[in-house]
Amino acid sequence: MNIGIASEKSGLPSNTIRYYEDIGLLSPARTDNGYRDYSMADVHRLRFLQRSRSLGFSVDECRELLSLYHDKERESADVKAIAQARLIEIDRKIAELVGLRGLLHHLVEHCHGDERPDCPIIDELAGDGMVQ
Amino acid sequence: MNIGIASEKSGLPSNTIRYYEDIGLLSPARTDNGYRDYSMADVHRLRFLQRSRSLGFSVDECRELLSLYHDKERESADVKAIAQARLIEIDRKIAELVGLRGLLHHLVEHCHGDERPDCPIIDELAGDGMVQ
DNA sequence: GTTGACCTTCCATCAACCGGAAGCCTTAAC
DNA sequence: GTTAAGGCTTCCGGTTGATGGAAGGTCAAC
Repeated sequence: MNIGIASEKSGLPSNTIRYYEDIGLLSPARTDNGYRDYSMADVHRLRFLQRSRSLGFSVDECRELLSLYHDKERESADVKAIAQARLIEIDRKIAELVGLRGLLHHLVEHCHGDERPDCPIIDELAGDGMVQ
Repeated sequence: MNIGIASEKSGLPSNTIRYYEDIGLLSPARTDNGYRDYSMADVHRLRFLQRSRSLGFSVDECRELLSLYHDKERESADVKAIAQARLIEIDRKIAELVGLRGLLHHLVEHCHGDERPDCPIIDELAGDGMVQ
């Protein structure tokens, strides 16, 4: 099938699919006219990629997960390790954002937000604020 | 003062300071030998940028905040609007990550993580998992 | 005079694509 | 028969916010 159909079936834009081929994540057949020709296995692979990416795995992690997926000798511990690393990363990011949110919320709360120039947010950014 | 000192005083790497100049966020004087020559006002500006960036404002938002900072006629409402937009964005991002975390945590919990190939994480990515 | 630290500009690279240009292929309508 | 539309191809530049390196100029110390 052509790339447009593979795009529909996988939920990935054509450009992204070509990009994934570029970086070696799949290599579909070609028809006589030079068009990429996707099999159901290719589409399955693309959906695997789409799901992995949407869970926030990096492209390199996806590459690794794909190879584990096709490795019948794999140990589930290897897969779990990748997922756990991702989980730790997510927790770190959440903690960072929650901290930021606290600071910013505090500033926003204390800014009257009217036509006067006086503003604690700007004061904070300028270094003579109340936070710390 | 030279860029190295400005870097120390602002907490920004020299390369980043040059980059900020490139994109028009500041324009320090030059000495006869062509070296950048930073005033205390420049350093203040750099610290403003460092603080804004560390609160997660984009470079363009920083540009806007800087111009509001120097605008004595500014309305605090304008500053507040930028900060609130950033806050909404942070909340959106946190919600997204918390959702992801839930999914991933669920999968990790159900993976025994030993030497056997059987793995619900891979099953999920392959499309025959338990989530949904 | 030479070593070493610092400075300059310019360029390449990173992630993970996105969008556009120029051109070929196929099909259907007129 | 041709022409228009839509889909496909490759290639290239842009995005964000820097970061690191090469090649070379400057300056102070020894």
